[in-house]
Amino acid sequence: MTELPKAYEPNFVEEKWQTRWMSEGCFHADPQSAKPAYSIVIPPPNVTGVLHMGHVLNNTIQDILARRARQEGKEVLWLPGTDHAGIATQARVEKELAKETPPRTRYDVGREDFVNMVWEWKEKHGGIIIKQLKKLGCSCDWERERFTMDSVFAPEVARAFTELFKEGLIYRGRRMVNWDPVLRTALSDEEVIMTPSKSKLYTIRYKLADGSGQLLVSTTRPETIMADVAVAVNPKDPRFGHLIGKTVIRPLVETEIPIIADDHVEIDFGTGALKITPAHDRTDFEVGMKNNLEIIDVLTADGHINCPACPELHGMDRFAARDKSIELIEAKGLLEKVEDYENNVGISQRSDVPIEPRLSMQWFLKYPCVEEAAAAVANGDIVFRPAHWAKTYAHWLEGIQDWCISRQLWWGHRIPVWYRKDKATELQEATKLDAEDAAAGDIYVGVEPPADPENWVQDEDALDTWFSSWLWPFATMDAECRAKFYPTSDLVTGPDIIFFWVARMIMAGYRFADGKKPFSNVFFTSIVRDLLGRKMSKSLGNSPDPLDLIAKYGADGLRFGLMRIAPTGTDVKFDEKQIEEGKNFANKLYNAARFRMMQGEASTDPAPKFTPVHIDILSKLKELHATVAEGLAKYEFNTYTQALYSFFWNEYCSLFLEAVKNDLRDGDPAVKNATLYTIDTVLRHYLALLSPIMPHIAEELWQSLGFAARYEGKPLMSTPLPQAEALLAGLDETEISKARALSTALYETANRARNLKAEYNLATNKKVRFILKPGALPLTDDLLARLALLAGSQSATADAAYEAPKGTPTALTPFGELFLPLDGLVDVEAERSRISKELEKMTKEIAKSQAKLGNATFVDRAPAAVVEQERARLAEWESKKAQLEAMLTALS
RNA sequence: GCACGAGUAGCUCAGUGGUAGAGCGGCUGUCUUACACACAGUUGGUCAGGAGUUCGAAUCUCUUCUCGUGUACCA
Repeated sequence: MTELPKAYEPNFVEEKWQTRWMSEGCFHADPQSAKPAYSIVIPPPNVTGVLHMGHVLNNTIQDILARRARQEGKEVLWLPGTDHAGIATQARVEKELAKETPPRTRYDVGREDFVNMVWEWKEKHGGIIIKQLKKLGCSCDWERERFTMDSVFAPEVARAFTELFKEGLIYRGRRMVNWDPVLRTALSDEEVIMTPSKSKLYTIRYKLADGSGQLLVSTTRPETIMADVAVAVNPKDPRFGHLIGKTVIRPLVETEIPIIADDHVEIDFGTGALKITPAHDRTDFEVGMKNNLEIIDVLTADGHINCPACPELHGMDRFAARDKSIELIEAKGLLEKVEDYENNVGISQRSDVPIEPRLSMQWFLKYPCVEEAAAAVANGDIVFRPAHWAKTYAHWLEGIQDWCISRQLWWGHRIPVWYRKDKATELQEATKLDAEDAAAGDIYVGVEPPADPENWVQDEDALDTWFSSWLWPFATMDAECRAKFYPTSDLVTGPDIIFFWVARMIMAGYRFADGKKPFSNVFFTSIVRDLLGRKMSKSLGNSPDPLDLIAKYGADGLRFGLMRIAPTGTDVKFDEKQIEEGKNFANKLYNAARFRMMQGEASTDPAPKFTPVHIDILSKLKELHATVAEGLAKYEFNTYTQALYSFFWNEYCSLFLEAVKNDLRDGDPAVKNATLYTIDTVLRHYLALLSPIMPHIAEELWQSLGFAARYEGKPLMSTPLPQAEALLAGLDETEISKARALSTALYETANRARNLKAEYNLATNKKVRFILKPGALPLTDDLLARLALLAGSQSATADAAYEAPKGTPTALTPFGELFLPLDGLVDVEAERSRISKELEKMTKEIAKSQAKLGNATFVDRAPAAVVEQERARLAEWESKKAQLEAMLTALS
């Protein structure tokens, strides 16, 4: 037997198998296959992205599902790819431009050249994450890798736009949108994060034009006062009724503006008077429309003041202008007071700066198939796990607003709309454009550009990235593939994109893919946080690099460690210690296999001589099959992982292997054969069950233990799961439960024996002699020999007539009284006190149990089985108590 | 404000009506010929607080507190 290193080195092994699997086409999905289909589409990471812990969690789960499905005989498609991520990718290249000397912007480069530069960047640096997913061991069909802007996908996006436009669901209009002044683009509501912020509430005096007094008005945004067009009060407010219809003087760029009445104003809030600035506030805009007020815009697209009438502020940054405007007002003696104030400010998810409500021309979508999408989840046609996300989903759909789908970006799908050249300016300024205008022939909408391009001008805007992502489950598949693998089976993603992506995919599925839902199950993963409960982020520097973790602990170790702590339904706090445990577990597996390899050829004995411990572990293995199947069927990945861990480490290594080691050295060859057979069976089944979560080490050990030969030499990952039914097929239930009871008793007795040694400060490896005075359970030589081995003793013997010297350490075991003779070292007092202590505990338990059984209501109402269990427990304790009392008497 | 999660050992988490668990950590021993990335033993909990339902509650109900997430907003 060749000498193997003592510790498992994952890196070489993992790379070797990743290469082999791919070269043998193990991940490839065959749409022609007769097997039942199982499919997942990957949530496409940004093409600029690098692997983070969230990806690891998410993709490990998908890989477990995919690999298990293959073992269950399904034809599996796990479709990978990346997202063009409009803003992120464009920003990435703009950053490169800014670093040049002299620095350039995309405007310096021009649209066409800039877009080419982004493509170049994508080809060169994009898709790092794909390589990283491969290092994690993901079994995606890499031959089918897609990109949301590739030549197959792009026409699908334009087609979706065109259809929705023709249906009248897409329109262009001048509306209040969320404007990002740094990126200079509109954003959807979902891209704005409402954040509580500390700010100031300024109360300002607006003088009545007739000189009869003043009106106090509070605001957090004094820099927009120049855009005020009215002051509103509630019509029911008795304080101000007489003022309605009068005018006040606007404090900056002094002009008379009217005092109007509007229900929107809360009587109890602030001063009860509200300045109306339609250009810079959503609700003010509505009030303005209702009252037919002028709209004065005093901000530029990049958030600077645009108000030549107020030269002190003109051209200033919006935040600097805030302070300056207050200075100006104070100088005029119009500042009443300044208070600290906390309000919610909308922050751009992308650029992290406060957004501006801004009136601008944008494209909007009225969502299709909203009702079908809501119903599908409500009636269980699409199952959400954990189920409570269904409520969040339903709530969002109820209050759904039209989606602003245009972005003032260059990188992305350009809006497939062309304007007639001679009317282009006029058309682009129209307050509303929709299907009717297309019918009139003024605009052209289509997948292909118009036939006479020289007569047309294309819309400048690009589409929101999510407008392509929502087509992902079907636009990634060709017709053949779709016929076999659509609808997909499972979707695994984070709950943070439930609206951005999941909900929209469901609507798109019903609308565009023959009215079929895009997937049957959605599994929402936890969000990975650091130990302080904070989200992992680059700025906090609390996000470990998964590649470092793979280098340190192996991909298998990382996968296993993370899955072991990932709860279902809540966030997971990441602790590197857990990953180390994953590595330790891999090492344990490796060494257990190495131990087997040192034992020579497998057994060919047709009738191996099983002893109770053999039957016990095989029966537990059968149970493990069931636990694993159930855990995975319910998507309880931590149950699955935990079951694998405790079976192998505790049941197989710590108990079974330790109990059978001697069989392999000498003794009955038939028993040796039984042991080899059992070890091989356990390892063979176990590696198959483990393979989905720790594929590399499972495959490596499968090969080195020679199991592949049994299955036409195929890799483990392409081998069907061994059948649990074959285990212990020749034995009946009574024999099995008898063997299990004896084994449990054996292991418990061994524990007692080790306890005795430890209590007398005897080192684990100190050879001692145990004597058992047999009790109820039958003691065989086989069990005695195993007991001796487990307890680390020279011998364990049965002696019914044994007379222990007074003070000999003893313990009660399922097999009877166990003695540890310490020749010459007896201490009567120590023994008395030990036994008394145990007796005391027993008496307490008995009292508790008697009280319970003495309670008539308990006996009447509790289920019979529970009462019976309690009675049995009491009987056992009482018998133990009697024995302990006898032991105590013998000591005196 | 509303909705949804979570609060169990020093840490990370299991446990959904029937004697409070695991791993790690701590402490003691041990390099016992698969594994010191290990083995053996041991320590450690008013199950966030309170009330209720029940023969019986970590588990069900109500309530309070703390943390997280989503969502709506009044300047």
